[in-house]
Amino acid sequence: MPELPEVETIRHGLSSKLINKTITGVDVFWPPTVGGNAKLFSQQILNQRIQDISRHGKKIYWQFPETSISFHLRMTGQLLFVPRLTKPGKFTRVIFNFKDENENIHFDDIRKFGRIKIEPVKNLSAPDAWLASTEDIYRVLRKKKGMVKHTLLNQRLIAGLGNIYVDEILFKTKIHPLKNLEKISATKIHELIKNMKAILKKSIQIGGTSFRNYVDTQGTRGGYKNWLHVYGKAGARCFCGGIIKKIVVAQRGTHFCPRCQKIQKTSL
DNA sequence: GCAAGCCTGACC
DNA sequence: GGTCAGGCTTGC
Repeated sequence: MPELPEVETIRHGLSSKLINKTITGVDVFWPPTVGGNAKLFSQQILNQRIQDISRHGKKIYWQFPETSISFHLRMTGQLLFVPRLTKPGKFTRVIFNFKDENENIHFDDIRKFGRIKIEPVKNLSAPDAWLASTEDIYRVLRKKKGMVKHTLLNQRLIAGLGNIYVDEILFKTKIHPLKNLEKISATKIHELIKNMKAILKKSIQIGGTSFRNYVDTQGTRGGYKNWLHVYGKAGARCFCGGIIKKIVVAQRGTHFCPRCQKIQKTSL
């Protein structure tokens, strides 16, 4: 499940080869991926030169002189460099060809949730969890009420975090996922943001988390799975001796240590 | 504000 | 063979 560090890893992989390359072919094998109209989509980006490749939250943008497209990988999307004559795989939804480039890009997506669309790069949307300043993120968190996990997952408030990193950030900060933001002190929120930045940094450095089928543009898995403390670890023992528990919060599996992450301060 | 729907592979 | 995984949108 690509979240910010995985998407950033992919963005970096694409940038290293595709800046200033011109799209010479687009093959769509599953039209819903590009909004339903394969011909229209292809026409709009054919012969366009990629000026820049950027990321906001979990989206990647290819910027052309006149327009831009966004990629959202959702659950199982992959952007892969493959040799030019490689045939589409069972899950290949779109193939891009480039001028003076001996590799194509395959957009593979097992579950067909991923989307590619013509849209401008958004500047006014939520602060990106990695690129935004601590102050900007603090401002968002301070004025929200309700469950902290719910807020951290809301892409319209803070962009880029998903289920894995939210669970890890809350564990590191020792905050219960159901805790109401109103009841978290300013100091603690700052600590949360510090941990958010540190966890994202570490994960970006080692290529993200491959929990199920995430791979980068070269098909390589990320190393952060070895650094997870609670995600996917229900029943395992925490450093403190407690047992990692799994509950459902905001319709998502939520992992935490009941001993480290308490809702209320206790004197016990 | 919660549930369903989109999807299919992995797992029990 | 049934259930689960979940980012995001849509609908009740």
